[in-house]
Amino acid sequence: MPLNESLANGLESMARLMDLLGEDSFKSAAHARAARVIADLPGDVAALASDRPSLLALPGIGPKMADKIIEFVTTGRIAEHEALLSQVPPGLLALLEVPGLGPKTVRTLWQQGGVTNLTSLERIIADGSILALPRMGAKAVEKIKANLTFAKSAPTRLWLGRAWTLAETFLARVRDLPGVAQAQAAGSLRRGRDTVGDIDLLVALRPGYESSAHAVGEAFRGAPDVAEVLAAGDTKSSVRVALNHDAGRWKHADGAKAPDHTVQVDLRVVPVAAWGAALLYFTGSKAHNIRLRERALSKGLTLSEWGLFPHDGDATPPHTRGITPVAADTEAHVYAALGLPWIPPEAREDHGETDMPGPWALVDLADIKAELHAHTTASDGLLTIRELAEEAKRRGFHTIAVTDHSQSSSIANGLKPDRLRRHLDAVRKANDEIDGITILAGSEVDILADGSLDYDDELLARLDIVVASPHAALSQDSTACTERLLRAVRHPLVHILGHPTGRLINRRKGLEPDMAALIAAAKEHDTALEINAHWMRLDLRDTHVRQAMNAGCLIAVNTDAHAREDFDNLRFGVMTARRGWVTPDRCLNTWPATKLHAWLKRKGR
DNA sequence: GCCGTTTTCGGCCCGACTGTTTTCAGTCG
Repeated sequence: MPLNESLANGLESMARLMDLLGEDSFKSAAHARAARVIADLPGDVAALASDRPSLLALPGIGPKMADKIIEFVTTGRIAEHEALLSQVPPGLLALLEVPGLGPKTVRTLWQQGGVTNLTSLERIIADGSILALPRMGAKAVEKIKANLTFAKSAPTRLWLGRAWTLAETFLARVRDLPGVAQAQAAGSLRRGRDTVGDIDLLVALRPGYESSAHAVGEAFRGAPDVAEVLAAGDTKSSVRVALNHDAGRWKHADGAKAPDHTVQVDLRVVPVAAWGAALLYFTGSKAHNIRLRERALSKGLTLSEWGLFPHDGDATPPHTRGITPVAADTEAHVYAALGLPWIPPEAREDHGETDMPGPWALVDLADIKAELHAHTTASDGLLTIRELAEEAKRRGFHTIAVTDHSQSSSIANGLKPDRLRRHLDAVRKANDEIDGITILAGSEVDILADGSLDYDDELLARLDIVVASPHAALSQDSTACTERLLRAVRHPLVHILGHPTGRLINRRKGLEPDMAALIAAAKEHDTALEINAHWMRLDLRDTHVRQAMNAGCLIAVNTDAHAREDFDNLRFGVMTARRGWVTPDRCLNTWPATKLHAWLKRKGR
């Protein structure tokens, strides 16, 4: 496990243990916040820990937290963490994963009911002794029982691409109903996180159509594949959906049947006058919302999902007292009233975005005019060269790169040198015959385990574009894979490092190279780093993209298209780019044809 | 435990919902 991750887990565990022990909740929250900061850190915490002031410059990291971080980096442990662990039964933390069980309840179960793990919880439910505990009635116990079984089943988060499709089917059912002014996904789906825990949908009703809320809720709950209705109010509905497992292209890759997904979908219905405040609130992140609310208070205002209101000290919520909001109808108005530019959803993670002056100009889906990584029937794609080019043209691209697999990828029908030579001729011929788009002759060349490339330099030099990617030996240790990828990044004929870690989300971890070293080399050798847009990959991941942007690297957002519909995945790659604050000038795929082609020619020549 | 362009001490986001209670504690997002 990478250092950042294990440290973040440790701090998070400390926070949970403090909750269970009933310690100061603000102290616990401070540890939880520090855990999040470390987990999202673009870069290695070990490098920061060697310089205490840079650690203290991080938000939420003060002198005491800095000492704990330094202790962990230098000794691999935090003494205080171990002291906390010794006071709590080891099985108790698992109880916090059960929906509906929070720290207070678990503490009561432990100290007054003798519960130390999931098994002993089940025992006191079975023998009825749980009912003697405070605030434990029949209904509460039924709820715990139901959630226990749910908590034990698959807790994996859903892929962004699958969540997107599911959200669209729900939105389509309600979008055109009478009175619906807006219908949109919020939450981590809108923020473009690589996986989502649940799906949040938001609908706004026009004035006079308040009674439509009922019909909206019914249409929502009547969607296909709804396995269970959890809540059925007029302003809030909640369902669980059973999804068949579908891993796209990797469907049968490991032969094993992966568990089906159960995902919760929540719908909220709000008046259109509060659309902006509600969308802002339900999009999150929670940390971003807290930041905005603190900012509101400092300006004598108070922010909720109902709007931004004057803060008059009255404990009754302002929207229930007929107070007119300062801003509520659009997100932009709320941000403006807080003295901020509109912040793109993908950047709302409390990673310093509220300190940016704006306006924000991140790369946008509409900016993408070139696809630099695509496969044809020559290797494992489904489209011919001509079909691929026509599809790219139809999507408004000025350039498409044909980059079929190289010889070592035999499972993907990789091309031996002689086949590649003939393929290059075919691509060049198609380029001459088809107007309105440039078809580049390239290859997705395997980076072999030792870092050498799968074709010799003489052949590589004949290509218009070289995307070098790791496909095999993906469980190499960190030192070996860093050397391996560095060799590829430094190679003068490589333009783009394709899906740098080879991870498959929810499926395999992939390589864990020294990202800082890789990024520095990419910058030095003018090699672009790919964000592979397939929702199974999203590789580079968001935090590494941000790190690469900070270092001044070039980014390529590629679909790795094998079929026509794969071009639709571009939005997920772009969202990942935006999460890394990528601007169009640093993204190859947005460049005008002349600039892009000149850059490709310049390399290695 | 962190933090400060009114504060280096005394704060620390907001509201809905649920189930337990007779006025509210706990959880969730």
